Amino acid sequence: MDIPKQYDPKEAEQHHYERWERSGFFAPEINKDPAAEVFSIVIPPPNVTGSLHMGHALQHTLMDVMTRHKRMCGYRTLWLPGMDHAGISTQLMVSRALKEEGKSRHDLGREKFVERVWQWKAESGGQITVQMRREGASVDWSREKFTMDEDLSRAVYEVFVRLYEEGMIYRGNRIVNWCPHDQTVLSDLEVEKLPQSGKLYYLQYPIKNSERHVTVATTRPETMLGDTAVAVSPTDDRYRDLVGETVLLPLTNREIPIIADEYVDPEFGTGAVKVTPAHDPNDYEMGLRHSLPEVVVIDLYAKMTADAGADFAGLDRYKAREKVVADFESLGLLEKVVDYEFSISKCERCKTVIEPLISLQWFMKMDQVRDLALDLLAREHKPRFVPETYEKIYTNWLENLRDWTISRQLWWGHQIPAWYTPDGQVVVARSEEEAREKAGTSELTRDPDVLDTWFSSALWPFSTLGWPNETDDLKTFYPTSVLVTARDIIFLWVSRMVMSGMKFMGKEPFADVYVTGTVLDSQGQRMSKTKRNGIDPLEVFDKYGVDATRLTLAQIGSTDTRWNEKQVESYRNFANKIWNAARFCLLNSDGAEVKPETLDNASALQDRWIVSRLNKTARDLNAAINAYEFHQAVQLLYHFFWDDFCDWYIELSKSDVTAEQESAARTEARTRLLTVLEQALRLLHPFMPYITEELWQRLPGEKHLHSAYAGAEPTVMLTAFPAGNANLIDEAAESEMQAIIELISRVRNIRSEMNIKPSERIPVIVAASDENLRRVFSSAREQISRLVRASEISVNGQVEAPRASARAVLTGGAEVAIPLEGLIDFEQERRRLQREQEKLQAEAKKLEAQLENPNFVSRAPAERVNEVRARIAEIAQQSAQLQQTVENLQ
RNA sequence: AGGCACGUACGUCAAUGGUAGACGGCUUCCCUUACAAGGAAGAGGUUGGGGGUUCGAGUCCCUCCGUGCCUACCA
Repeated sequence: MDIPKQYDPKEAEQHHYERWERSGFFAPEINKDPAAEVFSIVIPPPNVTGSLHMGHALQHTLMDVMTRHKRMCGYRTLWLPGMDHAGISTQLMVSRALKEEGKSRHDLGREKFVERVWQWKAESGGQITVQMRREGASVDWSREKFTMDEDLSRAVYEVFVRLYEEGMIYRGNRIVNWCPHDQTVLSDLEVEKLPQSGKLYYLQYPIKNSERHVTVATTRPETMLGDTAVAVSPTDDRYRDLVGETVLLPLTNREIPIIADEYVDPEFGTGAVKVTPAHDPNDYEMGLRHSLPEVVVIDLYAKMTADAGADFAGLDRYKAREKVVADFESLGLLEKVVDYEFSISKCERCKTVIEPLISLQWFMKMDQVRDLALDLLAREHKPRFVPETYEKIYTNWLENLRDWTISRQLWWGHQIPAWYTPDGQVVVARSEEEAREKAGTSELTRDPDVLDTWFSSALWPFSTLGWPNETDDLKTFYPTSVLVTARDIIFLWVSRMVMSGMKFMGKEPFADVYVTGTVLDSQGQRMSKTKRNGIDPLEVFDKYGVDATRLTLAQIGSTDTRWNEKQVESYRNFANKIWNAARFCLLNSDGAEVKPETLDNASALQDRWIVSRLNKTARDLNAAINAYEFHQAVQLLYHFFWDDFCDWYIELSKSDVTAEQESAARTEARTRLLTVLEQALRLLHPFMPYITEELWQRLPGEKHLHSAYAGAEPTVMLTAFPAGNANLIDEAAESEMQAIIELISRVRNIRSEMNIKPSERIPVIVAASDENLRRVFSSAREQISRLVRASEISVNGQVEAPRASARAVLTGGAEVAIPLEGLIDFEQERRRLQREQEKLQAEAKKLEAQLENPNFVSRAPAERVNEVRARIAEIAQQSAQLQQTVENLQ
């Protein structure tokens, strides 16, 4: 058999995925057990324009670990993939391409443009689905969905119509966030606030029939052209007499009132605020309270309107600002200008400064669905957030929820199913046909707007399963088991899925929400396209392999972590270790094959021990994965495989396994080794799908699949995940092995400290007063001898060693001595033993102090107190032995 | 401005209130026939500072310092 010394991940990553997918292993139908429990996850649909980044890789790894684990446990599993049409980004991307041809979307017209977007999607959309295959994601591609698919669109319209009929969706004029670049309205969540250093301008407004003036402060002087009032605090004595007076608004011929409103903070600025209802959300609210007129002075393109006055009409908002300031200065009404830090709202996508504008839009009332979500949490504590701290954030946001602006002035997306009759009547329907019927006329104009992308994603957990039809999938897989996502879309997406799930399914969309951490760059900065500090997962895959990258990501779990390539490298080394361990097993496998039953009746200590370790690891691993403790899971696997299996089990079995002479004992040892390896590969599989499949395929023997997958093609991904059989956990074997490991370690320690060359063989004298311990050491004599490179080993009741020996005291009253005639430096040996003595005494001192505290003895659990007592006794005994040893040196 | 996290070895991170660990790095030795991407043995910590609760605190409470993130209408 020809197996290279180094593991080549690319080789293994090449063929397995294609076979897994082709053989239908990812689809729930592979499970033939009608009574199987169900496990389902819907993927957070990546943007159709997107490509894989570290955040995806992290989420996908965790989802895949859970899915593969549950599948191997016999669950009917579905991990449903899909993509989001991503309204604005996609439209922008295609518009940009058009621009290169010298065209705009308006040149094409709506219909042609949308066709063009579909064409783009067919040709170059969905890069990420190719990249997900590379990750090894075991999603069911046969159920892949896209938010603009016909069936998902049907769900969108159904929801819209139902909500409209219930009065939860309405159309109205309200102040909204407008992006002058993208020419669309944005929800509050699509706006980002950035700190900005700017200026605060103090403008003087003359008061009618008076010599006085009132000074207002503003960061946006150009909006003064649209002022319709000046507001002061009702509690502000400075302005009390001015309330009700009239201001002569400079640069315009308008007169506006001075009003009193609670909103005004007398402490800030001058205590007087200019009110521009058409261009500021707070002023808008104030305007409503005081029935102020709304004077629109800025248009959709952020240029001044005719109402701004002839001098300003057509000017860009920033030019207008300069001119207003200059005009005030020449009128002597500019009191002062000071530097000022404030935050500015920008479009999340194009970074253009948002213009708050009054505009006719569609909105969704959130009160009712918000209460459904809050009730679900209060009554059933669902969804359960992991880590649970996110529950507070989620609740807090829900409690402060406002109406959702759902219309967007785009062409790419679900066009709002509302039609207008010639006389301005609104008809909302599932289709144009239904609209005609309702309206009683065919002269209808459809609303040109589309819905916010998140409107369709909010339905994802049930729209993807066939809703509004009552499909089998919907019945089987809803509610889903867990949602895995990054924290930045808890509001945008998670909460909205809960609300719509409760509203339309009457059940929560998922039981748990697992919020992943953020992968930061080495400086602790968030990775972002604009900063260009992102690490491309595909490059990491190429360099270290997918499996090593997955282990790194899995252990990150929900912690924010700085990206550390060294960690990946160490897991690459781990993969290589697995490879070479398997290589050893296979190179010594003649005449043997995997036989699971050989693990149930092991008799030799090392066999009982590894079986015990295997089952304990499996037990703990299952618990860790089920509790979303991925870091713990990775640690368990790493140490079981490397420490227990490679460092000890292989080494202890080596002489049996590599015996030149064929024998029943050799075959048996080889069989056990292969069988333990096969079990270990199963444990590793959810985390490292490629290397485990590659090696598993090479193992000889008839390897059984989980009974739910009987008849399927052989693959490690459909074997039974080891459950961790309590009957095979053997504490006696573990503690006996521990004694052997301790003995070997102490001898090696002596060798190292005494600078004994590795090639030099030394006699080893072991003594134990305990008969069982003597038996344990004796029967492992050959293995111990090999691992410490001993020339001879004796095991007795008492130490009978020459004075010139290095010694160590072991647990359980055992001792080891190494005669070192001529090699030993007595002074050095005494110091070495003295150091050990000091360590023991320090520990004993601490423990004794505890016992001397009467409160500890009376209040701490008895079990704990006994542990301390036992440990003190153990130390006392070892210490006495050490003392004796030191004295013998004199 | 409020809210929420976080601060542990040189680095990245673990640790149901019960003797502070892992991996990498570092030091010494070894190409011992699975693996030098390896083996063996080590060094390295007043858990950001201070106070409190407790028999016992990295963990719970208060406070200060530092760092992130989220939310917010301060013109």
